[in-house]
Amino acid sequence: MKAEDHQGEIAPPERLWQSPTWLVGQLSGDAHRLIVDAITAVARTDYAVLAGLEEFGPLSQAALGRRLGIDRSDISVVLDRLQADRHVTRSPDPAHRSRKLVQITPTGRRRLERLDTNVKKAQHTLLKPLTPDQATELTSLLQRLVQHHRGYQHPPAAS
Amino acid sequence: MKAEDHQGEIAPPERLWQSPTWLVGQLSGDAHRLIVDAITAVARTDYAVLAGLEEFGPLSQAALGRRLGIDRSDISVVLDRLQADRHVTRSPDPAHRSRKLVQITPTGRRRLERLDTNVKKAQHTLLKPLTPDQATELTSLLQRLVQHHRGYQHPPAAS
DNA sequence: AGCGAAGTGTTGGCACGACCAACACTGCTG
DNA sequence: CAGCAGTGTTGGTCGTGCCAACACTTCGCT
Repeated sequence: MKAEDHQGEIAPPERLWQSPTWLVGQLSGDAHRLIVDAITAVARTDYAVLAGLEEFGPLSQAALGRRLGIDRSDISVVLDRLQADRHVTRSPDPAHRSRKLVQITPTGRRRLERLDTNVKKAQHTLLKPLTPDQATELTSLLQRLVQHHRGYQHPPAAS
Repeated sequence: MKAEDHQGEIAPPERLWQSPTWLVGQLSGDAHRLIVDAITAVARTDYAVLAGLEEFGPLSQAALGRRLGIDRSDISVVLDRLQADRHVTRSPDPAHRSRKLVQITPTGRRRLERLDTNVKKAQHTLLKPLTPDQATELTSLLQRLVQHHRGYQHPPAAS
């Protein structure tokens, strides 16, 4: 193990190192690890759904999925679990009888807040090597790209 | 579909919108789509491996995997395909008889160069909404984070 | 009024990527 | 020599994203 280990062994090829697509993929993996490690993998999805329900009022499942970038089918099964745990209520929309209005419960809110603190910690860990200015710069750049590629309309006023 | 569609329907919850972990995950998905769409999904992995082999000389599979952030087991099957297509040669290391030296072939180089142009296009598409300065700023920030979280040593002198 | 197109929720499936575990083998080091 | 670590391989699991189909509802149009 000597011949390979001591020289500059750990470094990716330049082609990838200069590729934003690769860099963002790698970093996404690290971020995923941090989150899963701070809360569980299932809680990761739950967090997004609960966050959506808390900030938008009662909402149809499809609309919720669109705003979170999650497929209708996947939303469905997540809500099954969330509803079983009393974090969410699913009631038929009286106006549109084919839709179901999803709503967060007080229990769900408590869970969301509990997850919040751990998620915040993960964010901080991820951005640790950056200065505060660089961190906000990075998130702002990411927001611009995400907004463009996912066709978001009025970006919720960034910090 | 009217009641929900025309107002500010498309926008993620603030909690996620302010989360670098979430943003980077979303963008990683977009980047992945762009690449898979420019070359195939298998070619995406091939590209990383071929890029590594082109820039580092002949190399053991494990070392290659380490530098690319890919598991030994996954490297193994990728090389099976690459070798079958004559893009790569696997020869036993004469010094370390338990290792196999992997080497890119001229055919592999040609494939790498062909992929290169399409990958470049994908990068450009991903960063289209940014100015050149912002683009280099973003990649530099991403590099710093990736370098930190994956423990790379001497970051190959960024642009 | 009725017909077709489109939206909704659900189930089931596929593909891909990131892991992990075990195995046989080689190499190093006490 | 014995034990431990590195190597390549096989095979498996899990999470995530995506698509297809289905039954049902709603909208738009003539």
